[in-house]
Amino acid sequence: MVDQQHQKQDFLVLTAVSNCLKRRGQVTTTGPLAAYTSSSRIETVKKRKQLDEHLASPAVIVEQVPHSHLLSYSGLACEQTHTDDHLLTTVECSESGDEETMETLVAAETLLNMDSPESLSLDQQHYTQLYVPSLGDVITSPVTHQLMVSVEDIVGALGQPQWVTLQRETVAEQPKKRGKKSKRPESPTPDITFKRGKYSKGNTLYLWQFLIELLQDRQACPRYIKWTNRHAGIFKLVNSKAVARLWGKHKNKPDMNYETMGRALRYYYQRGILNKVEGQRLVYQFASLPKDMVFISGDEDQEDQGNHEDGGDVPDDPEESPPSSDQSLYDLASYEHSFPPLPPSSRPGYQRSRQSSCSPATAQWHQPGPESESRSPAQRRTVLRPLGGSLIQQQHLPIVSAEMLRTLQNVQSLQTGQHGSVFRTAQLLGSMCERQAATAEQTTSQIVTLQLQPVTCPVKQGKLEVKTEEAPNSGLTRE
DNA sequence: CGTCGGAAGT
DNA sequence: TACTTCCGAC
Repeated sequence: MVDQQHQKQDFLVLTAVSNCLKRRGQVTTTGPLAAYTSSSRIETVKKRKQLDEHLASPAVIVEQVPHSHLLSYSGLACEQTHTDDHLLTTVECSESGDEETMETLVAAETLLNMDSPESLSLDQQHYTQLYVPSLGDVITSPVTHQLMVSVEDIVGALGQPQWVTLQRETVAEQPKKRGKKSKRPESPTPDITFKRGKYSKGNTLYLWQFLIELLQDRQACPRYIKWTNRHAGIFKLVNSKAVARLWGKHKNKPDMNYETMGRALRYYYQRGILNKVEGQRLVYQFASLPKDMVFISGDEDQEDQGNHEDGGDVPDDPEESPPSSDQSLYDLASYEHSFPPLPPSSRPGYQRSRQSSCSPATAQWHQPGPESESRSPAQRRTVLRPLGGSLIQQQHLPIVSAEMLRTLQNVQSLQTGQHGSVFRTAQLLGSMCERQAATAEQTTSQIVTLQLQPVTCPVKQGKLEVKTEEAPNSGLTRE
């Protein structure tokens, strides 16, 4: 399905959007770019490779402009960043008529409109398919096609994804490994395609990704799930019930409960994705995490590992108590869509080798430990920063969004051969991002214009206009 | 109530 | 494939 053919046309770009940058409260992390890129690897053992592939990529909307040219990203939509607004409204469909386009739009709309508590963006069911523009990004031209691209390439190009392997917490090293797994995932479709049909399916995050997202979401993080020792990748399901509920929502399994979700979690032990922190209830440890994970400030308890629970620390959620249907999640409501997905089916082409090692354990997180890399890090892609919407409402930083970058990069990756300029552009944007991030605050409004050089086929020539402006924080209120 | 895996189902 | 469901056991 990929429309490579189209590539030839004038090209265009897409827009994307995101807020990644927006959130400031978070800490760590490099720039937006990094964040995204990073999403790529995890050291997990065993199957990492598969995961890699899985990384699905977020879909990007590529538009073709009739006259080629550029796209401008304007900040306009910003104002409405509100929750539901239809930022997307700005997008017009041309007659391209692709269903996909429509779907995308619909999905986007849906996403944007979700306001209900549940809308938790984690449900990114859609996210894979589209980007919702957030503050400052706007899609200017008619959307013609959508593509799903994997970020991997990009990552590779930029080179950065990094996953940190963590050390197993404490004890137990059961070697369970089974090594059986040598199989490869089939890689069905090359990534560019996108599933049509329903947009809502197919893009789910894996449970581990979902948890990572939750851990980066202020709405969920300390409340339902929190780091107990982020450096070690240890987290606690503070409100297991709520987390399970969210997961169920995400998977569209209304009957999901911790028992069930827990089984899935346990399967992760074998796969080397998670370890159980023994002795502490509801506490698990990621074998590895993306290096640029964003940690929400405030979460993280103390570290200590072994013991005590919190006495009063974390109150169990109030929200949960009430039987009211599914309300509890409302808080999480808006995640954005930004995460990178790993859709099960779409994956890039290559496959990895497989190692079956299971031992997850050995690694270290961030620290450059001496032997840290002894094992091959797996590369998986994950997701990163979810936040968006609600969380960030206020500070929007840059406008060059990571998505934009990604998109560009993706575009580049699509075409083999000629991507030079695009790539360059991407790099440029990357720098911009960094810069913006750095200055984010101060920047009031500025517009950057980039010119894409004509790339051979795909990209013809485009001009990007990026406008950065401080978003009006006006309406975003969330809480 | 949480945790653990096997087994079967999706 | 990645869980989801169910389950007996601790």
